[in-house]
Amino acid sequence: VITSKEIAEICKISRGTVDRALNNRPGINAKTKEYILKVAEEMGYKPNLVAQSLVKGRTMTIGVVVLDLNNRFFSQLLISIERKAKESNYFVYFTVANSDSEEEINCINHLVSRQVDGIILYSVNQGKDFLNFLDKINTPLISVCNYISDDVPFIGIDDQQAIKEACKTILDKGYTSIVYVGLALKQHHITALEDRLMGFRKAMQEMKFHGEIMVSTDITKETDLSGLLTNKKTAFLCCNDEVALKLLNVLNHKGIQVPQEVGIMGFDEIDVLDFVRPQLATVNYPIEEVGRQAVDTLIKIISKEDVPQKLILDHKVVNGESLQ
Amino acid sequence: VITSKEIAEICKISRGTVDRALNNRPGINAKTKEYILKVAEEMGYKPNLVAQSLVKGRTMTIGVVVLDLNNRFFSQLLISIERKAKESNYFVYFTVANSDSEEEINCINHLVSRQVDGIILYSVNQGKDFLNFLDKINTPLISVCNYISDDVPFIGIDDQQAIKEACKTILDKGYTSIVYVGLALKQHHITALEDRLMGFRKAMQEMKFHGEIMVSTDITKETDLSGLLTNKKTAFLCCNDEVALKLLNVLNHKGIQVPQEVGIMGFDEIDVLDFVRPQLATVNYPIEEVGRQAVDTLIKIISKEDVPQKLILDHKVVNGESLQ
DNA sequence: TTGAAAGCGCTAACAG
DNA sequence: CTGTTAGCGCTTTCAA
Repeated sequence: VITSKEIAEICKISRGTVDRALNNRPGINAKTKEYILKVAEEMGYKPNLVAQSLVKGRTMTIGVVVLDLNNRFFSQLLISIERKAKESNYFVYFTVANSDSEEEINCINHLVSRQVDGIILYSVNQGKDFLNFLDKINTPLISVCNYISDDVPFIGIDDQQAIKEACKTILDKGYTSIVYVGLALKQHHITALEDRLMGFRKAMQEMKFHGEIMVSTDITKETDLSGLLTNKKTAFLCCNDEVALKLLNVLNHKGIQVPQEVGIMGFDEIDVLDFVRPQLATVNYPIEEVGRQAVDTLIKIISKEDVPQKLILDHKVVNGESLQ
Repeated sequence: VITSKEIAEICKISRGTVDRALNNRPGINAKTKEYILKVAEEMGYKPNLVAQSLVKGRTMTIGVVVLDLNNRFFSQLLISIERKAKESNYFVYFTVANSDSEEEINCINHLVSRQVDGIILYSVNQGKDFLNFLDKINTPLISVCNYISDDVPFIGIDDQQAIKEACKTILDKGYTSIVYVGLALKQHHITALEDRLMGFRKAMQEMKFHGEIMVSTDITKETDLSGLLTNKKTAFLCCNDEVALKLLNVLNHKGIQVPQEVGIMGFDEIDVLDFVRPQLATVNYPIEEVGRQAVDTLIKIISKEDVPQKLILDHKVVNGESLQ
């Protein structure tokens, strides 16, 4: 471990000049530079990015806070963020809030203490206090997938519209009963999920159709699938793929055939659907692009460039064998 | 954004005393301390961890390098590492090497530049040059799942033994033909996968059985499933679940029934298997524990404590419907 | 119990 | 073209 100061001593030259050589800055004799670089190379010099961060006032680091990494959705998001960040010479600190609002605050505070240049947030917190808090941390921030407020830049899709289209797809297939399967966290609200539920309500209203709604914290514990009792042609519209897959397991367990007896539809199109049969009908969420755009936009905010407050990306209904 | 220096100015007191208050160190008057803390609280003081890192010579950060985050295996590993690290007050920098040996070197170098206190590595590189390199970076390091050398602490399982047991399970079920389905990276070797293949070879030898071996870079492009041509009762033993799931899709596509026509077995027991039918027979890899132990051990190394060079955790064959 | 000073490794501004 | 100096925010001696 050698420092630039030591290189200066070895070369019997000033630290300023060493810095000029090491960082390719002008105002240095070609030969001196060459010599310094040679010594640096030989000694295996690596710049200390911590010191550099301190003096430059930026760390070239982006912090990411996600709810929970068990849902494949977040892994995919993280992959995309990491890749794009690396392309832009940023590094990623990631933290998991475990769907807990206090832990989320801790995560954010810690990221701020670590002087990240910006934060990408998929948040469970909401409300005025939270907005105040976000304001005070004084760090560029962008919310993804989960809308917080008009004051916080957002990247995601139009969840309500997407659910409406999903409903239409289901009804177009001739289903005469439709059950929305929502997910509730114990204490918190996830705007995206609320929007999807709201979208369902609105869709039903607009289409003058009566839809059932079933919201639980864990679908696998929901033994009473009352929607099934009717002899109508029923489809379950799930708030996300994770829930849909769990429901599929429950139905499987009960010996209820999909799609022969009931239909099922998910949301997000997470990558593991590739391996699930019957192929799940779902709605494509442009996860990759959200990640890329989030990094891109965040970096623009960091550089004080103007960015749109809201970026709504395209979604797309995806057909699958789970609906017939 | 207020600094401890500014707090000192506001309180009209020296920086040393402020430090004592903020960090709960002895040698300070209770009232002075109370006052300083009150001011700090009011001003929303947050310590600058970058400065702290610089002066303390440690960042409380662990760097993680993984091959590829698309395989669910690595997500699970990462989740576990993040959780355990957080418990121990460490933060995680993660980087993806994209199964590329040069990129892996870059990732490691970058982590070192960022002064991580230690590195957890699932590496594609091997050999003397690489070991030399690892030696020179002068940073505590631990390898997980993928053995590098006796000089680098390792945490994982006994892949060879596990594969042997898998073979035994298959043969015990009366299969008369067994095809090992391996995965090859374009340019690199993954010790874990090599070990599994070697384990298969040895098992066949010991059991005096002739096993077929099929190694490809992408099983979905392998159209010639020659192992099927026999009229024996055939099972595919895959080097990991990812490959097994892809193979399952291929078989599905060809209209070949699992397990009625052929059997299939995976390796790792990644979490998405929950959603796959038929339930895949596999070998449980204690991913969570690997992550936890890796963090634990790494922190011990960082604190100059003695640790075992090799930690071999238990695996377990898991039955499933994909074998009959 | 408190203050003053030096320094972590690097950069930036200015002077020579 | 090169050297000097000051300073990023914090910790850690050593004196007072």
